[in-house]
Amino acid sequence: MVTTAQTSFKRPTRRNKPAVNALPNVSAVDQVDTRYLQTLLGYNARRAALTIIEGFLERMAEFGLRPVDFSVMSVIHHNPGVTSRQLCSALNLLPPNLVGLIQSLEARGLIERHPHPTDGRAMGLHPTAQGVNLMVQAEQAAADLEIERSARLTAAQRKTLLELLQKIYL
Amino acid sequence: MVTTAQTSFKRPTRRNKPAVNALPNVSAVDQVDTRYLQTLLGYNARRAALTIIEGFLERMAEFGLRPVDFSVMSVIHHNPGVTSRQLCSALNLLPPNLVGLIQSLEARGLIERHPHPTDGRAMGLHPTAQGVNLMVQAEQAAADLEIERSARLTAAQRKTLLELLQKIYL
DNA sequence: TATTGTTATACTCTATAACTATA
DNA sequence: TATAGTTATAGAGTATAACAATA
Repeated sequence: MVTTAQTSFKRPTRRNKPAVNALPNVSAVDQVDTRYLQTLLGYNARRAALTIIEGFLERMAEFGLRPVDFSVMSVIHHNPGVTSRQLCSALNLLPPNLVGLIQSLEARGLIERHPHPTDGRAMGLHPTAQGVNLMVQAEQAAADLEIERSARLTAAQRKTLLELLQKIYL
Repeated sequence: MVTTAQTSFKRPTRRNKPAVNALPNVSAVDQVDTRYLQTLLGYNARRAALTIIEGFLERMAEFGLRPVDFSVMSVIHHNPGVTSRQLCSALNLLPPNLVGLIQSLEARGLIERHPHPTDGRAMGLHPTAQGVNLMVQAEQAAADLEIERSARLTAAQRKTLLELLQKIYL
């Protein structure tokens, strides 16, 4: 017989597949080469975003704000009276996923919903004094985190990075 | 009492809070201002990543590869014999979430699992000829997509963007 | 004792269809 | 008829704990 001592795992018949990859079954990898993936914008943008958000989660825990909460509160903070629909468009969220979030922020006393002045279907979202106070602190913390996170970038590089990223999604 | 006629919605007692935001209940927003969020790396990186991945999903559907499948197959393609543990470290994945993915790729005949030459606990992951063929096509499609997606960037800008993103997460 | 791969499972996030009230 | 907000729900993605086999 051709085959020799085998484990319970299927071992490829090395002699019958000499073509492309010689010895595919015994090679090992000491250091993983990810250089190809590093040439792709999507891979790098995703890895960078997840790294930044990881730190953001920790820092914003004291304010009880996830990234999406922070984004929504920030837009309401800077756009009092904005509607849910406008929030969805601006932040690329889906309406059903915003409902519970808004209810939660309202229950925490961070925002209030008032009838829209001209559209009876819509509700204007307004930050409360407590919400404004929270966001002033949270946005300061976010600014501090930005500086830490981009410690390996110069101010000019950081500005360039923001501009280039916006060219991608705006 | 201080409070006056109220609707069923809690209306702020305007007379008692003349301080910061006058008339918070009747203002409307015509255009949403997201300039503050646009100063944050995390926000921009996440928005850019999601935009790129959206196009990636469509383009890779013909190969049956989600982004994570593509990443895993690409690393196996360029690192035959890599282990699951190495994949997790390189791509920041969790072992339990890789199991089903690997099984799926193996069931599709794109990879084969062979005993590791030196570590009896580990399994070396190798691309099959079919897997190599698929990834040659998929990586070409990804390269094409890169060019389209970065149409608004010069080649130098694209290179700069990759380098700056890697400074964030590497 | 530590690590690889695995199972089970829970939790979060995201997406779709359908309904109401109003424009 | 179209839109804003909502409900219910399904699906995908991500997380932790615990186990067997091996280092």
